[in-house]
Amino acid sequence: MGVSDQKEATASKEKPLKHVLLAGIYSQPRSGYELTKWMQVAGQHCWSVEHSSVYPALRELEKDELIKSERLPGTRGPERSIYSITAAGLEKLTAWVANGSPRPAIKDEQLLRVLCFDLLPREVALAQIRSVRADHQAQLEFFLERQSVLTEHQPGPLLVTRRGVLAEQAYIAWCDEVEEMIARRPD
Amino acid sequence: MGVSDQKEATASKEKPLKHVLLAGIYSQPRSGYELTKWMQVAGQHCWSVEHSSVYPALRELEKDELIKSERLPGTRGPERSIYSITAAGLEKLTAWVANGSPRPAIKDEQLLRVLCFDLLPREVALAQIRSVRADHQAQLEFFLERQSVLTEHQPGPLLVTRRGVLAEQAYIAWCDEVEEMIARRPD
DNA sequence: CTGTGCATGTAACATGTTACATGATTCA
DNA sequence: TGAATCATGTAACATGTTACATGCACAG
Repeated sequence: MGVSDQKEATASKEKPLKHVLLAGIYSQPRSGYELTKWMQVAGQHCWSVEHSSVYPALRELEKDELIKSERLPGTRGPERSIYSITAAGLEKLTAWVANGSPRPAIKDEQLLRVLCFDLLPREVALAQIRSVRADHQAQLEFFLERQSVLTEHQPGPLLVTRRGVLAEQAYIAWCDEVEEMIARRPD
Repeated sequence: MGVSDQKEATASKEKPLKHVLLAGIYSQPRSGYELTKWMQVAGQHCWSVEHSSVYPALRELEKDELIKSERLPGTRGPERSIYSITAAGLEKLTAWVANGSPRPAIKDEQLLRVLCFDLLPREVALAQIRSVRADHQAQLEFFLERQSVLTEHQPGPLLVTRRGVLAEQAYIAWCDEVEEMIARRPD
């Protein structure tokens, strides 16, 4: 009993990245390269790391037999390892999914800049917030395009995309409020 | 030429935390303890670190003469150092505020869980998303309360709080979409 | 007189980035 | 033939967390 108990006790505090990778592999077998792209594009608003963190994590997951790999020649490019989830991995992923998450961590420097906007001439502040707005507008359009090709048959990807849409719309609405308030302020 | 050029070249890539602290001190002179609280409460959706990162950063800022400290007896509690921003610090902060920010980094495990919700029995998934919604509802109420005591005379804090309100409302709206879609799905 | 909040600090550890390194394939 | 993309990997570094450590002051 002792051994397996210990394993289950430590299971919950495992690195989030490993679970993210498990989720990515579960949703579709992928290579390390593809997983990196997936995180940076589709999962942009979920979790994203550089490839240098991905490959070691994959090797650990494989060592623990939560995933298995298959060498395949690249369609265009060199050979790569395609990972797929094992029964043990699926079990672990399910247990993780069943747990609640802490509130998402946010690191948004732009908010701090807005907090200090009275340091800037009005025109500079206005230009900045408009540029930020444009950036989020572009991101919104990306999510809207993804949304349009998804159906309720893929509820997971659809809901993740919906989150992107709603989040970007909220950010844009906030930018508009910021712009309005700056415009009203005496210079 | 060489020396000051180098200093200005490296200036832009300084640690974000230092700028966050400068912003916090600029908005109001504070102690390390108060800055930590400020980040975790008011700045919850901006930038937040533990106190163990704050004190060393403050000492570096003081060493660079961007802030200065004053020892004061605590109103109730031990003596503390109250930091205020210097002219050099204000200059640096202004330069930072004038720059644009990269898009905010988000680490939201919950999205990945929803991506894999088909692994869970419907009731478990429903319970989870409702609990997440309640958490964000509570956070929304916190921001709404802050908003109600702020006026346009403090545009900075007001806009930061507005961001909190809009962000939480968007998250709650998303939770509702998730709940709806799960409820519709065959079990 | 004990717990809670105020207040500061250090050290070991975890996690992730940047930069360095390599090499294949495809397209212009 | 040179740039772009695919594909994987390592090592040094940056940043932040957890845990450990200390001590005052006030309330119950």
